[in-house]
Amino acid sequence: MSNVAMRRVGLKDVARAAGVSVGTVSHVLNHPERVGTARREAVERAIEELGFVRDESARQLRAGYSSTVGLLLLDAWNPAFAEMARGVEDAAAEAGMTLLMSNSARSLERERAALKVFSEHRVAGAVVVPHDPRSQELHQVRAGGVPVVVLDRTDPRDGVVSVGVNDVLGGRLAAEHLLELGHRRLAFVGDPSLAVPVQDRFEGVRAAAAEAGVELVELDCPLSVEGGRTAGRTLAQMPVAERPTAVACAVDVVAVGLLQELPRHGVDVPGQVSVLGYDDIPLAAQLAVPLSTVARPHYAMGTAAFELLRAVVRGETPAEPHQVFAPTLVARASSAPLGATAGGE
Amino acid sequence: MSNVAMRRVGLKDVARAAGVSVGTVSHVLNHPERVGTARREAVERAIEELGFVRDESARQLRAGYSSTVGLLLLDAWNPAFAEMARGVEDAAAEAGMTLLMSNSARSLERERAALKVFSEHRVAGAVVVPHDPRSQELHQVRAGGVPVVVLDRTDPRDGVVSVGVNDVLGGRLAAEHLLELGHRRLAFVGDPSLAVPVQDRFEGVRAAAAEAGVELVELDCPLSVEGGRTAGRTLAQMPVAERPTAVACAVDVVAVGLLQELPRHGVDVPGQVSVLGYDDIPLAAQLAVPLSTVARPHYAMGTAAFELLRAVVRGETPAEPHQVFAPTLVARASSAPLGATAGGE
DNA sequence: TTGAGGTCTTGAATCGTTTCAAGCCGATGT
DNA sequence: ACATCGGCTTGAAACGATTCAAGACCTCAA
Repeated sequence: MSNVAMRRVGLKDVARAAGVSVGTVSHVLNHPERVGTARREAVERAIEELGFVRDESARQLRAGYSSTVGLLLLDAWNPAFAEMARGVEDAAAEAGMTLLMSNSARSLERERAALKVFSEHRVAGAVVVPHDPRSQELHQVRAGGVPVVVLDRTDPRDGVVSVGVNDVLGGRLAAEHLLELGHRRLAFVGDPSLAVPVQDRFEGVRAAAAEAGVELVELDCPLSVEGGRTAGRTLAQMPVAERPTAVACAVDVVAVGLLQELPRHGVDVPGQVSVLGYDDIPLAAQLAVPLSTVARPHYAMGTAAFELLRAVVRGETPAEPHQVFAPTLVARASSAPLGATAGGE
Repeated sequence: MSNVAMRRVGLKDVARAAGVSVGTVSHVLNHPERVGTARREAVERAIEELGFVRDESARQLRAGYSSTVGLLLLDAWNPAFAEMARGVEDAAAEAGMTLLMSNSARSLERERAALKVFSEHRVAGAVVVPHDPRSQELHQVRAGGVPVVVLDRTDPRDGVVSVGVNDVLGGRLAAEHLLELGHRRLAFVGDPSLAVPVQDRFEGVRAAAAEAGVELVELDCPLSVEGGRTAGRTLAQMPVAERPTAVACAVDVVAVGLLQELPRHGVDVPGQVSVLGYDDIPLAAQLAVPLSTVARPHYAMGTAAFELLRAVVRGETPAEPHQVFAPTLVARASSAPLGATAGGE
């Protein structure tokens, strides 16, 4: 009790205290129904008194399975990913499994390290938002026997199970919304080369614009508030006659930057420029000018990914290995018909 | 290679392939310098070819120590906590340790479960944002041999090591700022009974108000945007003569709710009511009316907690077991001198 | 009374590593 | 040529649980 350097209590100690064998104690822990009431209670009392805590390493080593699952995110602190993580987390908690969460912070090295940790810990499976869904590491993990569900990225080719969003459709929704409002000079702000989903959104926007025979400028910037700000300055400095009257952003955070910088340079939103985000992060509705955006069901994607993983872990091959959610348009105040306050000079 | 049900490769297989004993392979993994060059390379080649991955459970069981640390948050998706988590995470990554992250979601049951997982995994230590710093569970974990650093909560009494913020001072800063602006009817919005730090803030505000001989109303609401909204409605409906001209919020998110609801009911911010937040979440600066607030160094708190934990794990007793950061006032647009646009009916 | 058929218990083997003491081997010093 | 020494290797004993086959005990029916 008082001795600091006291050895940890193990099954053996409990067994001795309760006057039974170690096998019995183990059974109380794992198959209580197989043990007689009297002894079971004696064992439970001993566990309580000695403060015994089962050693998970030993358990796992012998039993050969674990109820820990890995979750690897790209950007844990990005609100959209945080929401997905919450979905995975809640689903895991409900299933009584523990989550080993990691964050690659968009660094390949950290991604590699995290995947290695997952396999070393022999996790039952992992939900991964990878840099590149066909990366070598990812496949090594799968070859190493760890089932993987890819989140927010799709690759129909190989046997990977995945949960994603039809971002091409999302891009199209965004563009069509702006076109319906009468806009004829559009811009896409973001950097398609940064990630496949962003590329898809761009693709959708581009296709819709092309079909409508409308001009589209691409303005590259980092996917951050800061990036949005610089893009905003660029936009503000364009001659009004050439300036797009509506922009679709790759992600909401970029739109936030735009919304900060445009008014500061005398460009009214949505009077002179309509701004559309992508993701529908919680903050979007709470901005000075509530942001029109394309919503993705992040939380549901998280729970779906976990459920899919559970199935794969159980050895089932899901009927629908590539679950694709549909995005929806949420019109708020940052987008308006062309010419509402127009020209505005 | 192709056989799905192939047994995992272990040390033994590597040893056989490389023509050495298992002891040697283990040495290559843990003390490469003790092994001759020729064999070391043979072993490394075999590891590579067979795709061997060390089993962490077995390693930990035998070696008796782990390089995993636990992190238990109250509210992972609250921006302030997310920022702390980022600090802990980066520090851990830098130290080459892995993080077992959990989220109690303000549920005692989940907190208990997470702590149990930590002890079962025999983590080297844990950083915990507890519900109640003197809770039974927390002490059981410590008694079980897991060193704990308490984050964002302080209890000078027992031997717990902790990192916190002087929130009494923070509350005082908030109140004094509002007093300096000439306000004489203050309100505190939030619920001091919900958490110790909130209680401290309230204490600070109350003390400063009392010293100035100024009236202070306490308005309780949940610590969420929604809570802030309801509080905003209550406030808006008060007769102007009685209504506080300045409110200090328990946390930024409540202020966000206020900022949404007050203007909607014709109450101008900061014209008729000044609003002060607490935390300085990233969003604070980006609101329609940039939020004046009391900033806390969340990221630094996270890294500090981890460093403290490392020391404790090494067996050192930190010279300064209770690290207390100082909050600072950040004046933005949501607070203004009394009567700037005043009366304003 | 005995045998069959349960239900509970138990002891021992086992999981894949680390680590320690002991062995081997070639080189060095005398 | 012998003793000694130091660097590499090795085999075997843990680590703390789970599990399985086998034993103990009890009850009930014949």
